[in-house]
Amino acid sequence: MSKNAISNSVIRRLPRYYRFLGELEANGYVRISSRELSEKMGLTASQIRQDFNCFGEFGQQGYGYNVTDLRGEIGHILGLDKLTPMILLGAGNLGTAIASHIDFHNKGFDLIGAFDTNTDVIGKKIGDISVQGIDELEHFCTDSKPVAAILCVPTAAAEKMVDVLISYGIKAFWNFTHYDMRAGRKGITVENVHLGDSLTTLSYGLNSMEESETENK
Amino acid sequence: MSKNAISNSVIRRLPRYYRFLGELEANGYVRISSRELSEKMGLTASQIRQDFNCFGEFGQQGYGYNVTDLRGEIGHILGLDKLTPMILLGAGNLGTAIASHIDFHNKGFDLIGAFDTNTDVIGKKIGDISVQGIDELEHFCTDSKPVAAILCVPTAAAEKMVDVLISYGIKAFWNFTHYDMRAGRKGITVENVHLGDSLTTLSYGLNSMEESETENK
DNA sequence: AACAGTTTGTTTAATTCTTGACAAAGATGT
DNA sequence: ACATCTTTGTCAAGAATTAAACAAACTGTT
Repeated sequence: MSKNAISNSVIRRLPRYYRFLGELEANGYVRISSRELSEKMGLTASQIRQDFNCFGEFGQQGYGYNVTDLRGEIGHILGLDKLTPMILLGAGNLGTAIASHIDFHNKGFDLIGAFDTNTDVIGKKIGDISVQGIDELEHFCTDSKPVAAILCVPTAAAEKMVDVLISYGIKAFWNFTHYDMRAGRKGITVENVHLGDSLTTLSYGLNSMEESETENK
Repeated sequence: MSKNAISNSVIRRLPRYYRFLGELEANGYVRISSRELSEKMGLTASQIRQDFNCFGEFGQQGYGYNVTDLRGEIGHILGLDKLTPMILLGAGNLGTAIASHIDFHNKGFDLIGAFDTNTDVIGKKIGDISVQGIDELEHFCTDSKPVAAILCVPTAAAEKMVDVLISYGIKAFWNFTHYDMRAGRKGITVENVHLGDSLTTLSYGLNSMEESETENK
């Protein structure tokens, strides 16, 4: 690799940097120092400088960082300056909500199709795409070559589907099922959402707080 | 505190342990060793033993861990053996989908109310609760004392709402807005979901893979 | 009941991540 | 043009996390 591999911890912070820089830009900020950004984001200035430095020297001493330039650089690193074609598998409650709620174009994706087995939802419109039957999936993939997929199907269905999808050319999975998907294969990338785990973590937070309050009384 | 504080890294793994143990139990496993669990979960056995040991000695040498007991212990640590009353703020696409998709009772919560400002959705049924107008919120909180809230309202509304909700007795926030909420105040716990950041991370994964493939060719 | 085989809990070592420190570079004001 | 102030990039120290190693405890079998 041309650069030292970027650590996972840094990568997980990048989308948040990008988001904050977008807000700063929208609020008319032209420049920002690591110290000022650190205060807004609740990080140390040192960490911010070190994070940015993984990818090159974006700042200027005595001045700070140009907000628009820096945002552009991070956007580029995140692959947000292209649109990867994406499909939705499972157009139930959750799938539909995700598809209509997310601003795909600003996250580097273009939602071009949606599929389901349930005849009740086939034909339904989500934004400007309409839900197709699962038997049209192969033909659609051959034609339109989607590279990413959102998994909003039942867990068991997801497990069975993954291999097929990979054979159709899907390389990136945004997985909302309970199936704990691991990238495993080379050239495949996975982002597990696990909303249930997130809510469970909230339960822990609430619970541990209460305990420590009782103890501290 | 009675125990050394549990590190964040451990806490973030607990829900996943709980989930895997549930699957093992459902598949008839009575006992499991750290080695076997490590293979299933893609962790090291050492890490698993160390994680479990933060909370006490749950295993038995030469035998391993009793699946049901261990799951129960972790469930207790996570606060899953009680039901915290919870409300939904914002019953649009996403809010409705979350509310109907999540198995609240198995995550330690009980969804008892839903609120929105939009007259189009007021009165709509989500499972067995019906959406109420936001002006009924205060009265409802006084009466029913919810402790947790799901934020599925627009970002700007969320920022304004938080203080009010805290004054109504809400202590835990499951936040789906773009507002980057920090617990800040004592006795308040927050879980930010940030679906957008998750999708952005997927974009990075896809992008960085492609680059390294090109370089390695 | 004795022995071989497992597996935990725990200690120690290695690695990774975060923070603090500071020289060098440039900005700003006089 | 000069001096002062700011702020980066980077290095090194410190903290936290993960992995390896191993004695002690228990299982299961003969």
